[in-house]
Amino acid sequence: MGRSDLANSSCPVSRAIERVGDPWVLMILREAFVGTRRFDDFQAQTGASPHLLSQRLKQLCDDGILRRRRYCDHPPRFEYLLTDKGRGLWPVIITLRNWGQEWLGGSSVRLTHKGCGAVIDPGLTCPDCGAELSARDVVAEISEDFEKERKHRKGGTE
Amino acid sequence: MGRSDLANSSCPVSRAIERVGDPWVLMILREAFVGTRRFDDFQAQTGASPHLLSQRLKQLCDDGILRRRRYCDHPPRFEYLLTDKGRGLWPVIITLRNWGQEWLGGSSVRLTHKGCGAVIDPGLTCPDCGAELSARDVVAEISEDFEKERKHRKGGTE
DNA sequence: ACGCTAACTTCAGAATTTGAAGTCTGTCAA
DNA sequence: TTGACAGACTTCAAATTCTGAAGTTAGCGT
Repeated sequence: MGRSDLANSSCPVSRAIERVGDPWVLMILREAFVGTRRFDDFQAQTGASPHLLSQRLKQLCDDGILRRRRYCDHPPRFEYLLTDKGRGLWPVIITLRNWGQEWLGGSSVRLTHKGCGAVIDPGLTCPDCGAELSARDVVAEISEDFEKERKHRKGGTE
Repeated sequence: MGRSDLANSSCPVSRAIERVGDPWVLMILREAFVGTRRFDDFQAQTGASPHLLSQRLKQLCDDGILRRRRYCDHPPRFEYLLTDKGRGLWPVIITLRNWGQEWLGGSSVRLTHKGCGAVIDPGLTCPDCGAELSARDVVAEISEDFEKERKHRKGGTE
């Protein structure tokens, strides 16, 4: 396959991974959800070198996940804000948190639901019947295109 | 910070990213959830070079996310299976799927809940009141350690 | 004019990845 | 018993990417 083809894969997971499946991107997103907006703050909190950081921020803006906004004209100053598309990645960060907390120990991040005030540990649930979901409770049926892509690779000439 | 320190960060998200925040690891996990077990199949479906794949599989086994099992003595044959810890990453893959499907278009993966038979698109919900959750509905309160780690970096000498 | 902040860019050396080829163990068919 | 084949890797050189330090640009404040 080759990593650069992931973006055009028939699998939505692959397509997502191509955009955000990178440790630096994920760290940047974590920061963004905590309210970080400025270049130097991203740098300090993620530990990315400025070179790397500017590449990733550019890429995230190109992908429509962040938006670069000039918040001061003189001197020129910029900030990076999550778009709706970017905000849509919140569940990914939260599920990473859940897993990190459950399986890796160490200190934690406490989540409180504004709506009801409860301290929560949100998991995936069935929107139809409300049951908590895990890998074993769900059957995934992949698209025809994706099926073809996979078969092709089994004995393929690629 | 430096990427290799992420594993010891006070942030559960960082700790998780250190283990699974890599495109190849995520692709391998996607495959594992679809039932792939053998080296060559992982290779064909993820497109990773054998070198890279063997590194990542080793790392995933070391981290207790996969388990290498000999399924045939003569000739020696091995398979890679998800552990409980690995299965715990299912929500991460699913939330990536959700986002990929919602924001990147292309073909899809249909999920059916075995319990109630419904075709679903599972999201995060509050386990207390059942409401669907998004970034804006939840307040994150980080641990003291994590708070310290962040302050330290603001003006720090690091 | 000097120091300082924010937001970057540049660069060289180090590390990682890619892609192709090769290895090892053993099975099976002729 | 030779040859073809499968599974699970390893090796290697060339290309790419990352790290860490240093430098740049624009403009404010004193």
